[in-house]
Amino acid sequence: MNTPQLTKNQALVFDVLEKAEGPLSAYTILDKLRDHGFRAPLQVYRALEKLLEYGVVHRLESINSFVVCAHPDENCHSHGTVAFAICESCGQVIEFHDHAVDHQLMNWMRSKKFKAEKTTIEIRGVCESCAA
Amino acid sequence: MNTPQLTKNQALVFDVLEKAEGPLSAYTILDKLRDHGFRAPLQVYRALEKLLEYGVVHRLESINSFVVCAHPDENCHSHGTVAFAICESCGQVIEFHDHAVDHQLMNWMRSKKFKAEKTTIEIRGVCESCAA
DNA sequence: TCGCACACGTTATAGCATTACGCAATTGAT
DNA sequence: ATCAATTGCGTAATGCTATAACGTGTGCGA
Repeated sequence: MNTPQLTKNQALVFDVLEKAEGPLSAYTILDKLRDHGFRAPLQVYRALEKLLEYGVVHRLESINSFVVCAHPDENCHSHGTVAFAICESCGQVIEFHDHAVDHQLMNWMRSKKFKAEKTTIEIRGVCESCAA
Repeated sequence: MNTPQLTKNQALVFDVLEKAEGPLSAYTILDKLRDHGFRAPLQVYRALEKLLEYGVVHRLESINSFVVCAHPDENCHSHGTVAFAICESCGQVIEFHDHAVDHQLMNWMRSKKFKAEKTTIEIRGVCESCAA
């Protein structure tokens, strides 16, 4: 999926996420954009929907939040499954791709004839600097 | 974690989940238990909290639902990470444990010195019978 | 210029989860 | 036996997350 020119709202939402230290909820994004004329959740959700589609933003299912893709240039959709380590202390997210994990899950799916649409891998815990 | 005797509410919630074909949301459980005197979401959430703690129920983060553990007898907490394949067509959930995936994720965490508290692996897609 | 696709704005509503308060039952140490 | 601590329970209120349903404006190809 190529990333087309972002619309005004999409760009605003993307900017907020990009400048954030960590993942943000849709409503947090909304609050940060009130000064820019945002008034309703749907404005955020619609932008997020597209940004997710373009692969420039990821959704963290386990914390109902959104984060920019860690790969500014390339297309994340072509990297296989994305995995996240989420620090419950500082909120930082580490995005990573593990081909071996992908491969293993693929094997399982092949053996069960299960067709994956979307795979979620999220590790919640404590990052190195917070553990110290 | 040993599973102590369930309280009345815990047993009711567990029974509902056990008899269900697939995962249920907390509010669906609530509706199914109104005849048994349940009136408020908290009654369900409190029971679920304990059932999750005992490891006899799992939470599916990506669909905000709950499902009984596929291993009636043994303690699921000792199997390493639990993974789920969720069919978006029929709603059925396949629970599985893949040691190689676990191992691989463990390696990643060791390399990053990340301490995991809870790991979520959920594959949403279409199961074999629904794909036919 | 008509029709279509798309982004946008607004209101309302649906769905998921927790906070706060108080009471009752249980346990367990003294 | 008694008191204190813990745990479960009931209720009301609230907050957070997400979508439905409506209408408007704009750009663009047939």
